[in-house]
Amino acid sequence: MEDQISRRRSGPDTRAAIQRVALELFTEKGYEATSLREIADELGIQKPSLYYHFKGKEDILRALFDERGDEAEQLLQWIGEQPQTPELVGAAVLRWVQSFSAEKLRGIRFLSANPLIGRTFEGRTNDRIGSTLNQLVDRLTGLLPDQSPSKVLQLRMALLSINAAVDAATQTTFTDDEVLAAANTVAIALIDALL
Amino acid sequence: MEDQISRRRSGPDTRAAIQRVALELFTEKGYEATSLREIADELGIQKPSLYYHFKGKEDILRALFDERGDEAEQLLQWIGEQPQTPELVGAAVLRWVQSFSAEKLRGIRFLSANPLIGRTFEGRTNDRIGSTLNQLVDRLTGLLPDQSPSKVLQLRMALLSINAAVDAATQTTFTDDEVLAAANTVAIALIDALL
DNA sequence: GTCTATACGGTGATAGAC
DNA sequence: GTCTATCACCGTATAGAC
Repeated sequence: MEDQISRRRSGPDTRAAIQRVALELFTEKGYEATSLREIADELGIQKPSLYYHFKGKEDILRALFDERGDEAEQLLQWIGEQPQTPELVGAAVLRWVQSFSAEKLRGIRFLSANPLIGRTFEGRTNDRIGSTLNQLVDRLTGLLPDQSPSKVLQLRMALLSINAAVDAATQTTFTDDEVLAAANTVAIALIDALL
Repeated sequence: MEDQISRRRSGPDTRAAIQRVALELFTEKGYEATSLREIADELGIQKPSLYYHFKGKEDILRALFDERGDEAEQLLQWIGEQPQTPELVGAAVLRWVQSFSAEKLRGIRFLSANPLIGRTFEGRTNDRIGSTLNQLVDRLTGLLPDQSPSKVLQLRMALLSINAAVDAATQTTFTDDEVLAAANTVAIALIDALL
């Protein structure tokens, strides 16, 4: 329960509110196209107030990335503990896809709207976005009976089926659950074709 | 064969050269993050010279869009001429996917790097990017035995398998042919799961 | 066609009062 | 913590000489 003391503007935790609004706008209009003034306006505060909570625009972005979970690391560890068979590929991909809840779709949508941000960011932050995906692919590739480029790329696509589903559903009225279900179905179909 | 008369700077057709460089940079760094100065520098000309060939930055973008082919319209027409059976769905999707050559992947990569550009542009130009895809989906949806949201979304994903393949292959060393082959394989797998 | 010079607005960012 | 005032800079865009 939150206390009821009078609060105007952004609320009890301004920092979290900034992140929330920033994620929204970055997803809607893109990181570059979103100005700090717009973020401040949306919160009903002045632009310089943002600088009390964050060092700058890029720092807001970094905070967004740092907030991210580390499902990929956990999955990597889990894979290591399993018997290393070709069947593990399908199991791991499904585990990955199903680790995304409706809540986590917001992160995917942000990344989908800003595909270049991750690359620019690489090295500067704990880059755990793309590089762990690559580790994941590498580990699973080793288990594939056929490791031809075509198959490896299909494996990547299977892992990215959530992203593909989100992309396919943009500007439509599909619900989050429908998106997740489609991603799951597609992942299964791709794994079947893979083995 | 091109003639050998001496040409400095941007070459015989500056307008085309500007478009070429712009497409490159927009794809690499994103439309918003690319400045006209960078485009001019790359061509070895001065920034205001661009304004002789284009009305402004957005006009360069528009020219890029207008250059695009109209495979979607052609496909729509072709669909109308065929017997309207469920099997037509798979045939149409494959036709669509296979209409993309290595050459056309550049356009896909640009759109992949700038996913929000199309939406912002909508209405202002001959928006033939996303809206014809929707028409395509609508037409094909009518042929599906099961028209549940999940199936419709899977149909969208099948049509977007080229985009998904391009996304999955970014920052890797896959060749264009491998990307196209993977898109084709994935499209087939998704159609199989669809019918 | 391409240049130099410049206008003008908006951006991220800082200083310092309250 | 949030504000007002202000900064330097860089963006797109224009005028006019060559």
